[in-house]
Amino acid sequence: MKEGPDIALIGSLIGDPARANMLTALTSGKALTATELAGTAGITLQTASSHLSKLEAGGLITQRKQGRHRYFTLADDDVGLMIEGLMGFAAYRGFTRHRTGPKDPALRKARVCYNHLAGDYGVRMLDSLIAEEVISGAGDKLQLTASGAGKMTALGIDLPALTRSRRPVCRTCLDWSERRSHLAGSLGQALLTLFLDKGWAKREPDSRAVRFTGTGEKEFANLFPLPAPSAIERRHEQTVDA
Amino acid sequence: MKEGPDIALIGSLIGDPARANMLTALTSGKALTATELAGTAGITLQTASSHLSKLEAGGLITQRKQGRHRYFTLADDDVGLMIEGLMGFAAYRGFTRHRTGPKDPALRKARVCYNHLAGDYGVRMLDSLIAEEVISGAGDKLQLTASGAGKMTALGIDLPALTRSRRPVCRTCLDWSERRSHLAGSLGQALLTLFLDKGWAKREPDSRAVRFTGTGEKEFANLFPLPAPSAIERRHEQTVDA
DNA sequence: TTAATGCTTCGATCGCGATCGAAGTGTGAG
DNA sequence: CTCACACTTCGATCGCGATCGAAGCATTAA
Repeated sequence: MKEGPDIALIGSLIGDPARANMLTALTSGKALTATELAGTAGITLQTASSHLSKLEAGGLITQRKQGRHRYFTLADDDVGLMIEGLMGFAAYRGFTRHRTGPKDPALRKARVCYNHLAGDYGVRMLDSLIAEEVISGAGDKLQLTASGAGKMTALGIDLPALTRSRRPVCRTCLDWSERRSHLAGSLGQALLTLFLDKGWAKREPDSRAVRFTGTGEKEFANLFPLPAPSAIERRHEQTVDA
Repeated sequence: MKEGPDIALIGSLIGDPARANMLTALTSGKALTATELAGTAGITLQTASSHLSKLEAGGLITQRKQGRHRYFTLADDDVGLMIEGLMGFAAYRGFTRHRTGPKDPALRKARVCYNHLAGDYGVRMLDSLIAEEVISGAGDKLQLTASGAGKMTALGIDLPALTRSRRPVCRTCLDWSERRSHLAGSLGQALLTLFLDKGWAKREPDSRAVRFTGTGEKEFANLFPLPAPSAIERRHEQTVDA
């Protein structure tokens, strides 16, 4: 009755629709102001402020003062991963609010998951990275290989900067639309930033969706080729059941 | 504001302390009656009944009538995995109710996670299975190898029966005490059952803790040897940060 | 300085849901 | 059949928290 961690606290924080909306909006990775969050949640500024202070007290978000604005973000990767995990569970159960709107296909194809790429493209990328032995790993332990480190550096990624931070470089994140893992961690973040910087992909405004340009599609397919058919078959087996 | 799955519904279900207590109790994998659950949650039978019907309507639990009792269990593996995930998040944040009681070390060493083995022993087992190439996998895709299938059958596990079901045979589950993956899925369940059947381990009453016997410790160490030192080093790197 | 914007705090309202007593239903025991 | 037990349903209470209006505080602009 009293052993173990307290789930109820976190559950109650997420349990309120207004707060859930705010958290979902923040999962886009953008820093949002209190006014913006109040808008997306459909509540007044006062109530939003109350909710935000509770979320902050619960350690789910942090605020950054900048001028007369206050920008709110998720506290760290873990919060994003947890929320994405809950969304996956909810989606699988069919708990969707406004059943699969028009933007949904775009979200399933490619979207931002806090700070890295998710959706079909995110899953395909991790599959390819593992098949090409850029990343090795079993279970949830992912690791950049020596040859992989070279490839990433060649792409223009500053690996020393990534390893200098205290955050893990490679990490798995469960994708709620694909129900498979994609790449999170500082490398996942760096890769998404790369795509955006090179102009291969652009973020849709006011959405988590990511739209790849024509050349972006080509470059992506070139950089992350699909695994061999045998691996695809195995993948299919895994996806069918579950 | 209205795209994506509804996490608030699930959050509110978990957000009530009484319900959270019930769910935590059910994570032990045991089927419990309404009266037992009311006891662990510290509420009367009437309120417990109300909570239980809500949890069932939310798809988190199912009931099975047997005589004049009604046995409640978690709906499926997914629910257990999600709750275990939340517990991991909460534990990492230091959200514990009655801070780390005496039973805690036992729980960290070996415990039941819905229907499979978790804790230090669970993580070590998966590490060993992968090192011994009984299971291959990258990311969250785990697969039994041909040689591994032989070993498991030799242990007395009825593999055809496992594959016949619609459930995945191998699956990862994030361990909240170790913050690493251990083995879930029907194979994970079968292995735990094996340990208990052979008398290598026993369940503590009214707890999730699993206590290994002397011979059980030996057999376990023999069956699941620790990976080579190099792998241990790598593991340490992964554990330190995160 | 004054005015405007962004946000927090205070105070009051109000509704939903958690809780329990009491009565009702169903099952097994004697 | 009668009684005991397990549980559900009904009904009423009651408190917490979500909500918003109004005022207060901070920062920037003019």
